[in-house]
Amino acid sequence: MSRRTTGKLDFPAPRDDSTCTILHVDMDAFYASVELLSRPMLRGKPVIVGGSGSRGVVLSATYEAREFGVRAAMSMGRARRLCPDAQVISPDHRRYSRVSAGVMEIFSSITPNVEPLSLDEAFLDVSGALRQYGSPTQVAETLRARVFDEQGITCSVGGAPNKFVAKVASAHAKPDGVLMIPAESVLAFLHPLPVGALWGVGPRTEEQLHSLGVRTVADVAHLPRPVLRRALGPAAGDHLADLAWGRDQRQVSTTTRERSVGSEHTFAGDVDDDEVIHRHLLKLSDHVAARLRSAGWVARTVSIKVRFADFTTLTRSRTLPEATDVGRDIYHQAGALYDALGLQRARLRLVGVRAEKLTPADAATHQIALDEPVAGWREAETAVDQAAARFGDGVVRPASLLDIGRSDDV
DNA sequence: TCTGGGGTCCTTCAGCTC
DNA sequence: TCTGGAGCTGAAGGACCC
Repeated sequence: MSRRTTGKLDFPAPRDDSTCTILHVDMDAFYASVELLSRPMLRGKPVIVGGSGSRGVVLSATYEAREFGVRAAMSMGRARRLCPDAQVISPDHRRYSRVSAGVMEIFSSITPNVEPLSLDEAFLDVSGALRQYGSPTQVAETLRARVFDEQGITCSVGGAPNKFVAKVASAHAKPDGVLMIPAESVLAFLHPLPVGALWGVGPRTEEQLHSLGVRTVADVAHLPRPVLRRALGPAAGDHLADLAWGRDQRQVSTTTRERSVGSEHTFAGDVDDDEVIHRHLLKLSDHVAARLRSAGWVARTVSIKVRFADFTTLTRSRTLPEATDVGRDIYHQAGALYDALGLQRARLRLVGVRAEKLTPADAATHQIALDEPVAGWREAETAVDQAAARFGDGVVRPASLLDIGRSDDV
């Protein structure tokens, strides 16, 4: 495997990288790379990791598959058409979590200032690690070598004075490379890039900016700020203007707090049966509640999401008088919110349940009702958690969900 | 082209209180 | 007592990210 020590040839390695103390590390084709660890015979071949169902999407693809135009988030049907010879593998999230934990441990051994963004990427503030490891480039090479030696996968590293530029740099270092953008080179690096390179510019905003004649980051930088604020709103306008000048004040944060926990399900075929939908709401509510209990949170707001066959989406939410981590409570609200929609056998492709306004369970107050049983749903569900931890998920479930494994539509 | 599942953040609007 | 405006909060929806 080739190990490049500099970034793209069109942006040469800097002589002085001392200002590049923020690193963004991104695993190369992470899920696919992990799958190849146990399937070495597939190395060098197009491999797609993604859902096998009729409505699945691509989670990750090897660079050989990407040469055919396969991209993450593309529908599996389209990916198969573009690359009919690709090997398709169903995702194994537990395995990815294990490898990810090993990678994050390597990062933490180099600096305590690690901010994981997802399973396969993280920001590192290495300003305190330079004395031991040398320059930021040397830190980057040390961690890349260790990830490869200890986990068997490659990663790319971007280094810069701030998070945004480091992230853009790592994308340009891919695959298996390093790109450092010191402070004096930030504008020369950013300004020729298309507006879509800016954090927060997706397809909609890109279209909006194009309509203003704005195509590159330099165009954004030179657009009067009031124009940008009017077009995109004050928050997004200011945000983009700052990024376009390479300004990003966000620190690498080792403590990120979750704001919501949710679960959703896309049916294999559209569903118009209220009973089936209610059973899914119950299953999703139980799943969300189990995750709340496992993380030690309780939630005050329950929201549901309903997506129709034509892809239009509704959300409804309700705030409870008291926070909960009990599946029955969440389902009670989710079911009521769904019923209140008054859908007359509308065809749905997705339902989801989300718990919001989280607070630590041990800090939550609980008003005991006069008629409250000594041992209620919470105790029953905690017992289910313990059984699941010992014998596996789904070993105990509501009678109404007993046939859940046999059919997608419950 | 035909769109998963997990999230966050922002904007808009309505209702409420002062 | 009525009314308009400011400020706050909750709900809903949209856009975005990985």
